[in-house]
Amino acid sequence: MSIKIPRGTQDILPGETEKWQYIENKAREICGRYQYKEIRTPIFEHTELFLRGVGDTTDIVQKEMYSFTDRGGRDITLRPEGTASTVRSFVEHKMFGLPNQPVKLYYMGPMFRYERPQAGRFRQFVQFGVEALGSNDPAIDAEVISLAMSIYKELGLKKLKLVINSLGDKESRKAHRDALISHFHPRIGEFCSDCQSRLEKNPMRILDCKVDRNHELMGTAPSIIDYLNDESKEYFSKVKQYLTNIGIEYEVDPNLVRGLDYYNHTAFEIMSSAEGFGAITTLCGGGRYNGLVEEMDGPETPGIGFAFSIERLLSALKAENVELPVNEAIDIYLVALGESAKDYTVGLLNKLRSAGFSAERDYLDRKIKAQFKAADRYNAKYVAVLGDDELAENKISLKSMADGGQSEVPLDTFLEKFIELSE
RNA sequence: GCGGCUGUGGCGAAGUGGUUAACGCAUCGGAUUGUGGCUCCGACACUCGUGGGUUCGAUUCCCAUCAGUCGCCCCA
Repeated sequence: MSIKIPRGTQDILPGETEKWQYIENKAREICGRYQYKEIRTPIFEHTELFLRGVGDTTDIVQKEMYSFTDRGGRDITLRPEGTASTVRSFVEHKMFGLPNQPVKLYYMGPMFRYERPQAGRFRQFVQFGVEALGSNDPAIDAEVISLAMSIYKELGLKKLKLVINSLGDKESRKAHRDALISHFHPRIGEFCSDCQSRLEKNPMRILDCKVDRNHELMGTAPSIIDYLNDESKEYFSKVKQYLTNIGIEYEVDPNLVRGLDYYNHTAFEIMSSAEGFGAITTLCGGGRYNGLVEEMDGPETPGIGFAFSIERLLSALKAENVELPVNEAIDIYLVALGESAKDYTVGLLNKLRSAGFSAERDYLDRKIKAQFKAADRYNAKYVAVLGDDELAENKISLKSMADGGQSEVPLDTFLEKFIELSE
């Protein structure tokens, strides 16, 4: 049997790659407006980076990493997300010392997680993400959220929902955690096994459980909102105020708990409410991670970021029937008949392309009818026909495929005429 | 890691335990000795996902496996 693509990966073929390029360009363009600069980090890192940066209680680390030992005996992991690498690089290159602060970075590239493939979930997928390091201003939280929303909106998505929450600072989280444990502990036996193990490791995640969502203790569980200290409350209300100021609608969901250990204060998700998008509705996830830089042996530095997958973005576009403006029409198709005409076409084609036109010809020795059909498939604006007749009279026939009009042009001035025509 | 559904030509999709595997689209050729989008005619499956089993015989039945797909967990 022939070799096939590894599970959970996909080839992106012509027809699709144009859409990817369009999205990538749009994301880059918007990052330019917001003054985020691209960072490119390796696709693999020392496993230790993710153990520390992502958190060893997370699903990502516990069961989803593509890890291996290299020939030098190093523990290596294909990156499952982008924040840890970005922070590593920030520390390693001492970006905390750069004159322009906060340091605003974006990245785009493949991530790897060993999971069972499903709608919107792959083993290799492409994330676009942003990190703003060095500012504790709630305005930067709003900026980051606004950046994500801008990309989606400018690509044409409409059915979006922004959900935000605050996980508070360390002190607030601790108080809330204690309250959760004493709330669930007496009756934890009534919950699923996952929740039972979550009780000690990360009780907040119990609130997120789909299995036990209707348990009576869920409704009465202490909400993080009630445990935010004054500082955290003030921070959260500023973020909300700024979002309102710039016209971004949001919904506060006290149960929104992001999966990665490093989050605090602002947490957010952008979801698609489009029909037929599937069970996974999250397009984009992000939040604040003050403390992560120190965890990576850097100086105390606040940070916030988000990441989204381009695969999910594409399926959201599909679910909303948004067609990206990818133009596939070519300028001219050369139809050649006979040996000497074909020979001449080689040079003419080259001249047209050098002049900046997208041009194509037949390479399969097809009949004239088939060549026209091909021109039609290429969505050619013009077809130039060169046969023995034309060659003998030193001219070429130029046909407009839109209206069918055809005229004859002297061969030696054809390029000039065509340039004129195209202006 | 667990569960449901699916796996036939480039694509979509019928079908039967028995030597020629429908059809549609696309492609190529012809009708129209040099002109597309319409029409008509013709051509187009040396692995019916892979391996094994049952059988005189399997694409069709059984098992396994791989893959896709959807869902659970979790996430982007």
